[in-house]
Amino acid sequence: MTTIRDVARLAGVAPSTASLALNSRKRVNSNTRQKVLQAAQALGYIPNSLAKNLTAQRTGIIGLLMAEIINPYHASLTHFIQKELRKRSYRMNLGITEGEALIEEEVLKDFISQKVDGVLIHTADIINFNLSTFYELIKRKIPSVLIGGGIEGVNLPIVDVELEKGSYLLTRYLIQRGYKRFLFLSGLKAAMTFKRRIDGFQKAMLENGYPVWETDIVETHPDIEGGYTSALEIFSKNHSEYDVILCVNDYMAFGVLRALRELKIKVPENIGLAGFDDISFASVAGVPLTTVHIPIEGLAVKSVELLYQRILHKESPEEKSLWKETVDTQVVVRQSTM
Amino acid sequence: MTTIRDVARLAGVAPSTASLALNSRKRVNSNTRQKVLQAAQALGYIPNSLAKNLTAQRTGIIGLLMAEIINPYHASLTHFIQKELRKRSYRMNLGITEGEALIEEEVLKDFISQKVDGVLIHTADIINFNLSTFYELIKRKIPSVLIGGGIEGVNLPIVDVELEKGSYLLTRYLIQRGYKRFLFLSGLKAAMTFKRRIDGFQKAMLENGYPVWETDIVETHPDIEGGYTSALEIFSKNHSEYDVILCVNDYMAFGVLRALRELKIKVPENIGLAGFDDISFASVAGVPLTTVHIPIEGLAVKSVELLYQRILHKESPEEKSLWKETVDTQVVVRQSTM
DNA sequence: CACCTCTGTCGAACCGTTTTGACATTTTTA
DNA sequence: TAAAAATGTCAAAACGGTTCGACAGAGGTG
Repeated sequence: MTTIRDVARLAGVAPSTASLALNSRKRVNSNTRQKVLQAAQALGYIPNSLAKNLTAQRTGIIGLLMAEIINPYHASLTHFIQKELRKRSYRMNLGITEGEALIEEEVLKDFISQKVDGVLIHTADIINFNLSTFYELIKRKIPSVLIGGGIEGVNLPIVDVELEKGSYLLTRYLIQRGYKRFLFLSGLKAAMTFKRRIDGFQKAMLENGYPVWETDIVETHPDIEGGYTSALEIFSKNHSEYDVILCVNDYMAFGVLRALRELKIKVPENIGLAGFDDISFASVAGVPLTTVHIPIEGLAVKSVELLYQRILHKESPEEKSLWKETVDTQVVVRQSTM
Repeated sequence: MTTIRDVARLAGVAPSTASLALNSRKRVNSNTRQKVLQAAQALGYIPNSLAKNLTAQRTGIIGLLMAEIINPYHASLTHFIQKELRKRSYRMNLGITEGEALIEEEVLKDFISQKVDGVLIHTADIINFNLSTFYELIKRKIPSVLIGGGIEGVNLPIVDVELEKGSYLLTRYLIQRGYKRFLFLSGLKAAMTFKRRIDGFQKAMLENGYPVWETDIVETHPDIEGGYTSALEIFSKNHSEYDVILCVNDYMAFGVLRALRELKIKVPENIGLAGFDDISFASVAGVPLTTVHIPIEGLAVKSVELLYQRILHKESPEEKSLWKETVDTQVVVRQSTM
């Protein structure tokens, strides 16, 4: 539409001068600057970022790769990341991958092709994932940070969440609390984020001499629907002997809660229930949910900060010791296991 | 990094030929094409979208302006919109505005500057909003669609949600149900989306000879925290006489639910509670929530479809009758008002 | 007054792609 | 076999900005 040449023409100067006047405080007569600004105003000039970024070799955009967005944990994380990015005047380009490897690759390629200044990755991280696109990020020295979990074989800065530990501590608490028969409702076991939770769970169980049967760890969709249908199936049929359920995330726990209510199984009287993430709904649930708290805002802040540092020192690879941060998880005991 | 010139050089052809080989099925010797593709593969060539889009005059990106993302209603809507866009091979650029007018303007300007192919707007729409940026969209003929509510004075295609009607029907039901003293917990009254809910509420009240006092419509933050603190304040102090609470959205209702539980006020025995939106948590709440269902996926589908049509017929302004779609709301009665 | 140094402006080149029209070569047609 | 048509390749221009070096004129210095 209206380009900087139009502005220049109206102001009676050369395009290069107009550019100077609009962008830099460099030597340009204040009179001239006024004319240019007025012309720009009059024409409603909005510069073309594509052209601008093409020459500038920087876009001011950060790509955020999120496995999903419906789960409030992810929504919340996205929210805080956006907030932090805004503070540093970065814009966000969000790619939601639905945990699908193909989309994931596509999104990353897209980030590269769009010349984002940095990438934040909160992936579903299926094991045996095709890693080539990640290598592409490294090869091109695009500042990138993994959030909430590393990826085997990918050497990128990371802000990790202590998932195993959280799961371990939660399980230990539940054991101490006196529960005997555990059901662990998981998402895809091949997804690292769930596997780590399982690991913590198993470690605590074994340490305390509890058996872990293969059938006690059930794989289903890690959402309300998945929790609901699985719980319904398990607890209507076998008149199950479980006395506590661990859900791999809170979101799913809500579905379980519903199923149990429909089956007239009372929480916590008849059965205990615990989740993971401590989403905002956990504390306001009908039966407030025992869960593992993840400091989401802190995670967002650290991730953006780390990415920012990587962008600043793009060329000078600082010591790797600065490449890993960890945020702590914490068991929050509420009514659902009391 | 590696440009199409590098690819061309390696393949032993001109850049223009390389471009042809990579993008078009036009007349180019299959031998040559092979060479080019191999060269591209070998170099790990990823084209620069900035340059590409600059010449193509199209980006394949849709800007989505969302008032917020934490509320599951918004997260869910974002999810489905993303899904629909992907079907049509569009990418999404998400701007979250926190309901702040300044950010809203900034985000829209950014969309324009980045040359998005279209814009979807789910704004907070504060009354007396600065509309100039919206006019900018219209002036530049950027295909745009408003979602979930119009903006006074802005003439853009819209997929509307029948908020008044939903609120009206819900209120009528509650009146029939026998409730007498209504408390309406609202977000910012100046926000159109809430005002319309209030309107429906008041209409039903007046029609049935119920009084509506100014003090019965309380303005607070439309989130869990807001619902919690407001309810706590209102119901601990005055030993209130309200026998039903309407919340302007479900998200907030969860906070109210918590406050009531802490105050040992039982739902629905001592007081009724209703929300709006029918977020996925509503049906699985401790006390399943009576609410007004919004068909989110349908809303997303229609919005993207409408936008798509606008993009296709960018130049031929079809009859305005096609410019407005409406999705219906529906009262869902659950335990919280039984 | 001759010289130097700023100051302010401009034209040209560049960023990495696509597109267009010209051109050389090969194939088809009459 | 000459003319026409089709095929394949390329150089150059364009997209809309920014940056760089050149340069003219003003002001300052010895």
